[in-house]
Amino acid sequence: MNNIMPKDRQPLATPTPEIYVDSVLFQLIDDELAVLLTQRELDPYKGMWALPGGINAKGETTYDAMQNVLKAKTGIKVAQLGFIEQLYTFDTVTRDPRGHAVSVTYMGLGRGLAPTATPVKRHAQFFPLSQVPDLGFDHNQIITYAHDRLIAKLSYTNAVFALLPSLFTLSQLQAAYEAVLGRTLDKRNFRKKYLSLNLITETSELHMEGAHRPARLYKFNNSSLEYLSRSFD
Amino acid sequence: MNNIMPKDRQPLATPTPEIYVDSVLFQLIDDELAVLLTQRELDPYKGMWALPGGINAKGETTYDAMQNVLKAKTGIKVAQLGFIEQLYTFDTVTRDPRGHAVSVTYMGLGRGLAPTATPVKRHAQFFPLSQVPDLGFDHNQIITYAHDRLIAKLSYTNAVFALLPSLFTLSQLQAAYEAVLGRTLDKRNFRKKYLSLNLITETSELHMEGAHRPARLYKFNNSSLEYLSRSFD
DNA sequence: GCAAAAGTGTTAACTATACACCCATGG
DNA sequence: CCATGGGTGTATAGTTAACACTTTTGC
Repeated sequence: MNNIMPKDRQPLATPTPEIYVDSVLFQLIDDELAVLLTQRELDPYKGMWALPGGINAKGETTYDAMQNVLKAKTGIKVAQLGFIEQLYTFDTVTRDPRGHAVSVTYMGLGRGLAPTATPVKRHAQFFPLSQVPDLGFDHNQIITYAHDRLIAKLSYTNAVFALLPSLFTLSQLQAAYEAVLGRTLDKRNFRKKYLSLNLITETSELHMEGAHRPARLYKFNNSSLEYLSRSFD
Repeated sequence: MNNIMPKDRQPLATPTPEIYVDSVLFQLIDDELAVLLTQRELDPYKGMWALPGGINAKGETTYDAMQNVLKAKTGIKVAQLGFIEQLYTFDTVTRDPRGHAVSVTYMGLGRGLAPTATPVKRHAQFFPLSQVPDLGFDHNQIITYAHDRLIAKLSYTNAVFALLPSLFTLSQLQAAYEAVLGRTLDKRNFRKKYLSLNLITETSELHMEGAHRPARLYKFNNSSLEYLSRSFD
């Protein structure tokens, strides 16, 4: 298999860097965007929190590896997520004390996700973005990158569906946008504009909760990624 | 170095896939978008055209590897380009007859690029998008992906600067947009809108050419990537 | 009846779109 | 003087942004 590769630069048995996968999973907790972290059991950065990640074995696609690693380290299955996509590939040559590796990262969205103890038995827990500690590797920067991508994605797709239950109120929808964007939006303008995009449909159901007027429940027309006719915010 | 990696999945000496880099370089040729291809000298796909690519040696970042491979296979230096960014990372496990590899791809823009014969001595040549042949691997799809990214990029950044000379006419600017988008634009609306973005400044120079009124020359305020205040087209 | 969140409309400013003719030059 | 590409304005429709009060419920 290696007979077609130029050997002049690296005559070693493993001439290319190791491949890892890391995932940035977001969900809303109390109207705040939260990210899934695991506590490292081994050096480097033993005991510190980091993004759930692991090695990409030969024969696995990066997507397969991401699924396997997430399941093993957090108990979360990709099928539980509303959305996941490849984010970026980071070089770790200068930052990773282990040596030369490349990290293919994924960004995913879900709701009601509960990481569990697993065979590999690492601690795994969602942290609100405002409470993310200093992480191993340059994972803080990767989270910032993922958050920026998410903000952009919400402006030109219906990706927000993946953060919400299948039936939701317009206030919940607006709160999801506000949590991701980190700023408040005008209620009347938000509703007018979002309804004009024809992404959601009113249902006959009401959401009764608390000592106030019940709210109309809506649903998304598509629960797969759709591009908006005009961009939002 | 490997002592911290779980060995249970792959006990081989090279447990992760090989890493390759491939580049999609665009420039304008006769007001048409063209992409740089090289002719393969080795199997697989010997003799076919493909994106310039090669192995990512351990110790090189993917960016370094991309620079080295481009220089070696086409004679083009990344410093000659106006813009380059990572595009996407493709799994090749199912499509690559060589076995399991992962390809980190880059997308770049330039002007006046002339690939040359090099020590590695592969044919390298720009093909107008309409004349790209069937390529090895799934490189046709990668070009389509890069083209889509470029269309998006032109709508929210000033990336078009990288396709133009430092002094250019509004007609050249419009032609660049039209070449990338694949459709014509209204001249008056294009000029009005582009000027309102405050990305370019009129110079005192005129472009005299042909039997017609000379054209005013403009320049970009920044020759690095800038995000637009409102999106274009 | 009161506290809490749901729901609703109008106006003004801005942006996008459609569209046709005159200008300056070289040959 | 003619062929060629450069350069310009207006009117309409659509979109965005700012802004405050009434409704329905549980307690």
